[in-house]
Amino acid sequence: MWQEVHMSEKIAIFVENIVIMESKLNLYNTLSRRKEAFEPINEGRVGMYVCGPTVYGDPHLGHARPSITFDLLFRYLKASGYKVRYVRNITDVGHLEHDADEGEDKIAKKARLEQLEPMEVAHYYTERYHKAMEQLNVLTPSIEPHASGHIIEQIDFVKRIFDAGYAYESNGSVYFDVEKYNKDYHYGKLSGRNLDDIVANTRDLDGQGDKLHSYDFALWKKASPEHIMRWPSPWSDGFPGWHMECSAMSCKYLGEQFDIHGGGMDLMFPHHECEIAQATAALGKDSARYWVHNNMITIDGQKMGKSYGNFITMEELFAGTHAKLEQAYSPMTIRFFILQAHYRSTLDFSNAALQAAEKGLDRLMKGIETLGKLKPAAATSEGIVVADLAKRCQESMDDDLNSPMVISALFDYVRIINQIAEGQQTISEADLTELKRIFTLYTFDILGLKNEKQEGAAGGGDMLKKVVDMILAVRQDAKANKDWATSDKIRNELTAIGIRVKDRKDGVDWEIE
RNA sequence: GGUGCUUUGGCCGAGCGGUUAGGCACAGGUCUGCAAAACCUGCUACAGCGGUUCGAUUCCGCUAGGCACCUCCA
Repeated sequence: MWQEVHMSEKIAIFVENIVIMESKLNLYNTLSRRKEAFEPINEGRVGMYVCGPTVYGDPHLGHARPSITFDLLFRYLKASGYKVRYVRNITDVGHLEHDADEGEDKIAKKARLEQLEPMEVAHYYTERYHKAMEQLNVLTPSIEPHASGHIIEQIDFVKRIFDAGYAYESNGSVYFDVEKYNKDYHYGKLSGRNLDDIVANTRDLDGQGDKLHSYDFALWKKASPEHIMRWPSPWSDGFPGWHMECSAMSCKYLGEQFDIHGGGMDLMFPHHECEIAQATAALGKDSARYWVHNNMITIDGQKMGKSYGNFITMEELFAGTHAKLEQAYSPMTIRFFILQAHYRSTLDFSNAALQAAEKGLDRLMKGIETLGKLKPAAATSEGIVVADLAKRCQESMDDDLNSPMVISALFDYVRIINQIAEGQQTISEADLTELKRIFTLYTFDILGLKNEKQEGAAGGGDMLKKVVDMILAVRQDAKANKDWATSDKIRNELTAIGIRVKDRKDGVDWEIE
């Protein structure tokens, strides 16, 4: 019953016991644009900050990529024996519609339209996001701070930048002085830009208003009279600039310097660039050592986005209700689909690709079910090198989280498992135990997959199992009497209600479709 | 226009200076009362043109196509 360990027990197991290896993790660092050996600042501990969602709309397919990518990293670090503090924020304040003064806080705007309190809207969508994450089997971060709960810290952070001389006040708002900063440091080091390029290519927008330069960004914004979400500050009643929360909250919970900062590639500029500038201006040093960015999910080759009108929400995905969807796709199908591609590659959504992922995942889960039923039949294994699987999986994960390669290795061993089940190979007891351990570790603990069908069947209760077994016993009798008509009738009717019957040499097996 | 990425077999999608990714689909076979499942076998690709090299899909250059960011965005 090794597959049926409850999640809480599993976490305890792999945190305490399954320290799988000495990790030789290499991570691609956007700062250096190369893979670097990962070494934490404090031995045995990792601090990781990932930009979370803005909770003004339903979670969509795009949210799945970073949450699963960094869930994979979180899980792998833990499995490697690190104590990880994973901070993922909830942005419930501060993002502007435009970079212009007239920009309206998105959450406030939506609230007005729906006649709700801003916090009511934020809370509603936060719950929706959490539900989607749970369905995708994404672990809860260690801390999930809300921007609205850290206004004091953000004001304090602005003060530090101000005191360091890299900010200026203008008409109640505070802006970051990019030009001054760039004289002492390099604004653009993460995204590979120089200020000259930025100057040459920044359009002057209308309503630039109080800023000295178009490329300066807001640290604190004075609220217009109709603005609902507002807090007092030394400069004005207003709200923090939209890069500020990540700087302030990562600093608060992970310290002035921490190990990993993650997020989507689209946040690289300007968001992460500005974060680096803010932290460096305030603290005089880089905040995060490894900047990790996941690539985008595209639809028909184009990025998903509100402005493109092609985004698919999680709910639509799981229910199959979007016009682009030929069918519903389960959360694990989505997760598997995402893990089958490397996190730094773009991944193009299509029904054909999702359907292939669904079948592939099914094959993997069936293989694991078969593994659970295998019996050791020999003192030695014939040509099965279980250690080779562990090595391949670990080396793949160490190589910048190459989950596709891990899955590929697992599939190779699914074939071997099936061959053993067919009596074409034998496996020793020790190897079988080890094989189960590795499959559990990588499939469930690290890749974070679940056997949805098995869990669904378990939900049906023992009653279902007993009834089906009873009916199939009747069918076995019919078969023994060569009463094929009765036998086929039972099978067909079970198939019609979604139960697939599989005759085997030594009996009968069944599963819920 | 600036910056960066990318182009792999019917489809998705890894990878690498010379040895099989994997999945899906497809074809043939084994097994089976039939079917399903499973297994076996087949399908060998790296946009084009040059260059470096004993040898390039893998490195370099050019050409063509695609994408992302530069504006809220995962």
